[in-house]
Amino acid sequence: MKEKAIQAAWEGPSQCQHCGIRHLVLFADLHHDDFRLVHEPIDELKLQMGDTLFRTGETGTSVYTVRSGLLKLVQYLPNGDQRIVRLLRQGDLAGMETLAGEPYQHHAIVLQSLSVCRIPVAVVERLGNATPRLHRRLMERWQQALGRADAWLSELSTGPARARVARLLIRLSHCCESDTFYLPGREDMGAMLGVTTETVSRITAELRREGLLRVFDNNRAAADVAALAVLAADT
Amino acid sequence: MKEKAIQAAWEGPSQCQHCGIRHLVLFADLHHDDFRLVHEPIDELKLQMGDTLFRTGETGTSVYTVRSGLLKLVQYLPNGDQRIVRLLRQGDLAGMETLAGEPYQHHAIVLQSLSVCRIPVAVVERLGNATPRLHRRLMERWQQALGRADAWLSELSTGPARARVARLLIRLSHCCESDTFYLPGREDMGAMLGVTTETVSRITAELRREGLLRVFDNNRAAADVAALAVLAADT
DNA sequence: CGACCGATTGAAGGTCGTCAAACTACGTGG
DNA sequence: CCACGTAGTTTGACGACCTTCAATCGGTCG
Repeated sequence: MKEKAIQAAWEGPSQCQHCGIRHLVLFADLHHDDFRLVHEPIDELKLQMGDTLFRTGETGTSVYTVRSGLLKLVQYLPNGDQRIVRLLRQGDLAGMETLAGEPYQHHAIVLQSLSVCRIPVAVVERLGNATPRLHRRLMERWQQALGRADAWLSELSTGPARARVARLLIRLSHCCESDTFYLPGREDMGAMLGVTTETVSRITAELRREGLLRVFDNNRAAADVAALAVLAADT
Repeated sequence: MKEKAIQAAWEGPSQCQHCGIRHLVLFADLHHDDFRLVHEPIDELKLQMGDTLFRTGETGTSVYTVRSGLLKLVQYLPNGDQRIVRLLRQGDLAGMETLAGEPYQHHAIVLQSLSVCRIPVAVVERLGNATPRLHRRLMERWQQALGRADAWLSELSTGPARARVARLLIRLSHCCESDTFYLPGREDMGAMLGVTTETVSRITAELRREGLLRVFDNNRAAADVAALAVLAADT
């Protein structure tokens, strides 16, 4: 359980069958027999804030299921600065592009200490050949990612900065079952919204003064979602 | 061959086997035997500018392969105005979400007179069960769509308006093999870039005066791509 | 304690959105 | 054939918003 440790799923297939979040993940509806086809080890990795899971252009052989924590997918522009195109949390799949035979299309960087299962592409392919159920799950995942990408564009990259920040905060607050949620650094928020750090800082500070947002020490915050929804509706 | 006519693929499977653009489409590497599994008719539809292929929220039973023409995928925001999240052209697949069992997530509206093949979901599923090759193609399609969505975000929704317009024009000019390319209406360009019609109009007019863009009558234009690339690099 | 990193705030200037008007192209009807 | 209405584009003026550059503040870590 130490930080940074890489722990193999020693018990092989059984590990996945008894996974605590299996209902959320790719293998949700596989049968007992299916797991016999998992020959390669499925390792569990733990990474901490700032670590990189994979980089743009790397050719991987694995896809990753997020067990806990938060991951940002970053794309770099020709001019050098970056844009965060998606956030991945529990149950999400990172690095799906390897399943399509492509190199990773983003940098995947840890925002909150992360626990992932590394699933070799070979396992997915073997299971996929055996059961159509996995393909169905995969399509759902892909569609989900696509839907989120589109929503990210239309919600977080459209309209005045205040509305964007409001929409981001609402989104973040819904991510977590707790009454507080993870509040990214201003620079990351800027990279998500397509605005500068200063603008984000000004707006969050403003919201705080207006009582719509309360910020705590460990990067966590609470928000008045109802009031933010009004701002979010602005153009 | 009349406009608006809906033509069935009377010859069934053979139609697809001898498709002129088969190397581009979903069925690219199916074998002769595979086509015996296509029981439902695959119709060819022709729509003209402004027509709607499907609408947000409709539950479809088909996916569409674009044979020719241009299609925009539009998402509406709570406040009412719209954002174009993708353009589909020859070889692209529209309405993939139905394969994942979801209703359509966008309005699909014709920009240039369109010819599509309507493929029932049942056909894809039956073929998919029979051959893993189709699943591979499908994953590639999905990944392609996802990659484009991300690029759309980071290229067309980031930086000053001049740079966005420049990037859009470069993109459009690469779409077509001809020396001229399709230039959308200013409102559509605005919806792609997340800026107002007026801003787009000002910038295109400006580029025209600077000689970087020449506009012809039938919504077509030619551009100085090299010069635009300089502008595109701006933040 | 001092260095450093991130957040915050200020001032100035540029970009872009808004409102409004003029212009063009096109199709309709007189 | 021309007048006219409509829809889309262009242009202008003005103001709000956002970026840029710079300084300050607060906290952490060496």
